[in-house]
Amino acid sequence: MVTTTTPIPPDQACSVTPVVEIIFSRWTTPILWTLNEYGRHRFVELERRIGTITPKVLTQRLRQLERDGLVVRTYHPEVPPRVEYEISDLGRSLAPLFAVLADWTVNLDRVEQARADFDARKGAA
Amino acid sequence: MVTTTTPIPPDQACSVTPVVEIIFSRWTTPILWTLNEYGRHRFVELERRIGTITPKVLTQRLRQLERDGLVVRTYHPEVPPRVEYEISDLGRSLAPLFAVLADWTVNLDRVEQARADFDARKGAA
DNA sequence: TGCACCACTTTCCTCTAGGTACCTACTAGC
DNA sequence: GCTAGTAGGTACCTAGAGGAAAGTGGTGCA
Repeated sequence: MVTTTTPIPPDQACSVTPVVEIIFSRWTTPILWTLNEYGRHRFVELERRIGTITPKVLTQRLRQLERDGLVVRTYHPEVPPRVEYEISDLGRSLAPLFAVLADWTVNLDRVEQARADFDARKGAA
Repeated sequence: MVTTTTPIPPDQACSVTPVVEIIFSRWTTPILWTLNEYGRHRFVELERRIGTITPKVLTQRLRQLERDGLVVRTYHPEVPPRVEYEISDLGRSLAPLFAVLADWTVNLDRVEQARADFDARKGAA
């Protein structure tokens, strides 16, 4: 319970939000996870592995992650051109986070169950 | 490096994506974090604490989290009506995850630095 | 001659999440 | 009679993210 007298900082209600925006914005999770789990990838390799991502969005997200220092881009001026993406040291520091997330997947069944129960209650009512 | 012969499951490229979608979709993080950190809240208390969220979206997200079994809603048929939201046992199991996220906030400086470096390189080029 | 390859870029278009604003029922208080 | 407070619901609208498809440039290969 919150007392109304508590001064609440307006835009800093949740201290972890900035981290979440960097790491868990759309498409960044599978990219980071893939690079962390399977190492260096070329552009088309990432594209094929993630499957449904379009090259435009993949480029956008890789630039963003490179700018944030989570991914390292290496350009080889060959013909045809070759570019390799790998996770940075900073990106590697996310490993414990991914580990905790992976652990939590055991609870997905409980989420499924909760959804079924909720829908059944609403359907009955 | 990935060999092209490796069979890649098309939509299951990243095993943690389902978890991320449940927990880190837009607005759900501050809601879960607040309820986990500060306990039970009424609707307006959440609204005021999070600050910029609109009642419509807050309702949507609370319903979704209730359906997923992460939040428990208690309705008191008084006048005026009173509704309380608190985190469920399942939601409480996210605590280690939030702890790791909070730890990682120390790296936000490095992200800032990386962005500054990146922008400086691009500006020079 | 023309297609394929790679790593994008550009243009156009769609779709939907989220914002704005207003509405509900009920009562207490002025 | 009018307002405020509570917990939302509903209709409408817009901005922006993201998808689809085609282009680019230099070379190797048929």
